[in-house]
Amino acid sequence: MGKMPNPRFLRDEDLTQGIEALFFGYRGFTAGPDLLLADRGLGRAHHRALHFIARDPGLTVGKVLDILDITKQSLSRVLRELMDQNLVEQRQGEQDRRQRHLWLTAEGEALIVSLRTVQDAVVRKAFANAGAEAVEGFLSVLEGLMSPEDLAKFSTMRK
Amino acid sequence: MGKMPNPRFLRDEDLTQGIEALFFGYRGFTAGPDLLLADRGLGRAHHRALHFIARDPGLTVGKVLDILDITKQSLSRVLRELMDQNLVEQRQGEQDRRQRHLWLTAEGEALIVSLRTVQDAVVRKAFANAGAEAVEGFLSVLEGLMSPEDLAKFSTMRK
DNA sequence: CATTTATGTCAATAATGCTGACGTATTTTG
DNA sequence: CAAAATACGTCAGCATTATTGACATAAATG
Repeated sequence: MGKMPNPRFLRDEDLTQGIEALFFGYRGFTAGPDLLLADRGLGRAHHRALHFIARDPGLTVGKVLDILDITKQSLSRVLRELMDQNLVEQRQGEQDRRQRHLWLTAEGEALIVSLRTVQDAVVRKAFANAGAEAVEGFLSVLEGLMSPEDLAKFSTMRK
Repeated sequence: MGKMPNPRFLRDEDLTQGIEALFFGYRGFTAGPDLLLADRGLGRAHHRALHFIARDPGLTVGKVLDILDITKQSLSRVLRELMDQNLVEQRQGEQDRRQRHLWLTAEGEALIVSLRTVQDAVVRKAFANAGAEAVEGFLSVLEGLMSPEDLAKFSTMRK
């Protein structure tokens, strides 16, 4: 298994290769869900909101704003569309009644499951073919690409 | 360095982690160039076109369409803006005079150099911190995420 | 000469984001 | 308790990037 690492490392070509791999890889990663979403007139922004609501049910609007790092006007439109389609619902906070907690409806759960099924298939295949060690490398490089703020968010989520 | 791979592999949490790492990592990867581009009223689409023209000077419009996989109407607008800003120029094909070959102007070269400087710094740091072996894993996972068509394009470019 | 290819363009539309301004309900603070 | 801060929503306008469909031109090909 003794993989021979690149003899000369961090050459311009290595960086170019990394940049292009990210471009093409990210495209492959989003292609499947995009098709499913388009059927309902939704896009990637809706997918992201659904993902984070599914992963941490009951999180507040402010929390989603922090994670997605978009303006509240943008998120507001996305949430309204999700609520209009009965995929997401809001509940007023009990402790702090200014807050709005977000939950998936049964329909929203069903949609995120089908999105995950499509996306998981792609990621699972890529992970399985590359192997556990490669996945470790994949993750550590991506962590290095993140802004400090996003790395903090990402790390916190794993707990 | 005998890294202990994950004992249970390909669990749902592993996939979730991969999905979120890509989301945050890709954002960190594009943030720097986006700022530079915004100064000139350009966006990520212009960056992508500049990148592939810089990497293979003289390539045709059709080739760029194939790589970026967008409609010619979209590319047409992007190229027009780049030409209006004197960053790219077209030359009619000598062999096949229907073709338009794309080249960076001196100004375009200067812009792509500064974009690369910003982006390379991020990628170089991530690669250096993660190590050569991690980079191999990073690339192999991304290749697994690509569609077969994109993987073919990606592989061809390395030759 | 008819067809295909490479490219460009016009018009309309959609998804995603932005800034600025304003409003309301609620909590916190001095 | 009054003032300030916070959490959220919304209206209006605009920009970027993408789409589809239709049509046009020049050049190569069979």
